[in-house]
Amino acid sequence: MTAVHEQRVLLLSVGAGRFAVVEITGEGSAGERRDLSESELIEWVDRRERAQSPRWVIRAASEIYPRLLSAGVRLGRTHDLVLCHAILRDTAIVPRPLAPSADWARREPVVEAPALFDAFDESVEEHPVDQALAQYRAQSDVIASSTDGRLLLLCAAESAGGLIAEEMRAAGLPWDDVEHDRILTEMLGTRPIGGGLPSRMVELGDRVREILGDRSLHLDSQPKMLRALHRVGVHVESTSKWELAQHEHPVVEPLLAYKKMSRLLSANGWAWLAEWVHDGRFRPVYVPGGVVTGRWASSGGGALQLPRGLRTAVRADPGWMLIVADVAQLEPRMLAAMAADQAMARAAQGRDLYAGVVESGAVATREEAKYAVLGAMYGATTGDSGRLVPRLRKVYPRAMSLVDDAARSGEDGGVVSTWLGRSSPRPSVEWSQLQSRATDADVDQSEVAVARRRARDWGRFTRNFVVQGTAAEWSLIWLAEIRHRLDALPPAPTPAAASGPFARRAHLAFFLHDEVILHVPEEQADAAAEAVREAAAVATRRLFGTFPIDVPLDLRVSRSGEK
DNA sequence: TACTGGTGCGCG
DNA sequence: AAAGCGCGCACCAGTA
Repeated sequence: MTAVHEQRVLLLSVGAGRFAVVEITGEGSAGERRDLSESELIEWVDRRERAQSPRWVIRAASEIYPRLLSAGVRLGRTHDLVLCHAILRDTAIVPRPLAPSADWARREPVVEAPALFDAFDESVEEHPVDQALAQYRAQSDVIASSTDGRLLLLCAAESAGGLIAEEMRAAGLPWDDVEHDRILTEMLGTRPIGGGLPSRMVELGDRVREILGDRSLHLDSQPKMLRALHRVGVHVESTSKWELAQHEHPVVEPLLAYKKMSRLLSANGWAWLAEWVHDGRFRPVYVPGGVVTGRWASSGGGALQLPRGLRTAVRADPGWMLIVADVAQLEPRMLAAMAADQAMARAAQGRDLYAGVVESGAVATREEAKYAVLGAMYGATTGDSGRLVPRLRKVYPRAMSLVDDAARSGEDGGVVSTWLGRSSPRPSVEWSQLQSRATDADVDQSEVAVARRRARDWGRFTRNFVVQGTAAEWSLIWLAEIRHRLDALPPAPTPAAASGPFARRAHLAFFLHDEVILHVPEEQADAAAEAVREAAAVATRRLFGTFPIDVPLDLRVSRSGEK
């Protein structure tokens, strides 16, 4: 699997606007080295990328790639030392994982950059190159020690994700701010001129205050709202919509409507639009590997929480189209394949896994199937969901054993791993102490109960970790394969308005766990859609070989981003 | 005034 | 008031 002939080049910022590019020899030591200014670097990297497409060994895509992209230069393949450090340090699938190093841990975004450090740049100039090569060698050794190639695939996919995150930010998600404004006005009423709430919210708020008999009630204060509700006989323990909806009282409907509006205004209102959408593009900050399971996180812009109702504001540029694709029930499909559970894989054939579960006779309705499957993966023990899980244990014993074993490992303080070898964090010292105290002879029964509860909490986490993490791996490979295929398409006849380095290229524009949005020239819509389908098939094959698991896509080609 | 924890809700 | 995982963000209230 290892491409021994693959050319590798270290690309490193060495401070003070200087960069080093160093050929990496077969043994992983330094070959020829060039020291370049930023403009020289951009030209050199571009030429080398086009000529040989080496694997670039970089510290972190987030640190170096944005400036290359803004100059129109792309990197094909990388080994991202920071992203891979996290994987290889924590992996439990090899006997000797990577030694942890603070130098290669993810840097917290520095709010204020201390000017102090610039002064040291010159004196340490030689060290970054040597240290980076040493770190790369150490990582390569760990990767090679996973003889089935899992860590090689995982690190390649993770590194590709690092590139894609920056590329999607550079390209942005095409966003129609006029349509967004229209939706806001329709839902919330007229936008206030000099601050304050939009008209419909003012009206609704007044109605709520009137019904509650408190003209000065502050609706955003949970304690005050709770007291006001109690005064009129609505005896809720919280102000959550779920609980409020249980009550029949004239205040419920306008209050729930107000809360919904309030949420839209504060999360994705006009302020959000002004801050996050520029030149017709929404550019969120993606954080690849930001979740322990390997899922991406985001920071700023709430990229992973875009309400469905706002999707109509996603709009392709003239002459371009959007491809919106997602996987239905990715996680249980991953579970069936990981466990090689033929019965569950049969249920997963076709578009609707839950319908397949009903057909298997495990449960009676699709709704029950959904609750049962989610409960199995999340560790439900009570309620409707918990009641249904044992039925799945009968019909899909292999799949259920996999998640049950993962839960037991976690409860015992152990570590679990995804299909490709990303491992769960060790429980905290406090957790371990709590567990060991619970076995003492003279321990208080309440303390035992707390320890048991915390053990089960951690078990639910490790239970879900293997499934959520493997799904994240599938998605990562899917993304990387989509990118690879889109790069083979010819330049666009009509440029996209504000997509920067991607103005003439079909590109990924959005990613959300198991969903992608592509922005593509309309002439290439069919080819791009096919690329998305092929990439999904390849991702499934890469992970599970010939095991017959369906991973069907819901895919539509349109001008807007609705599903 | 700046922080932290709690609440609530959007997404998968 | 969700049950049952993983997130980010806004807002409030209490505290330093």
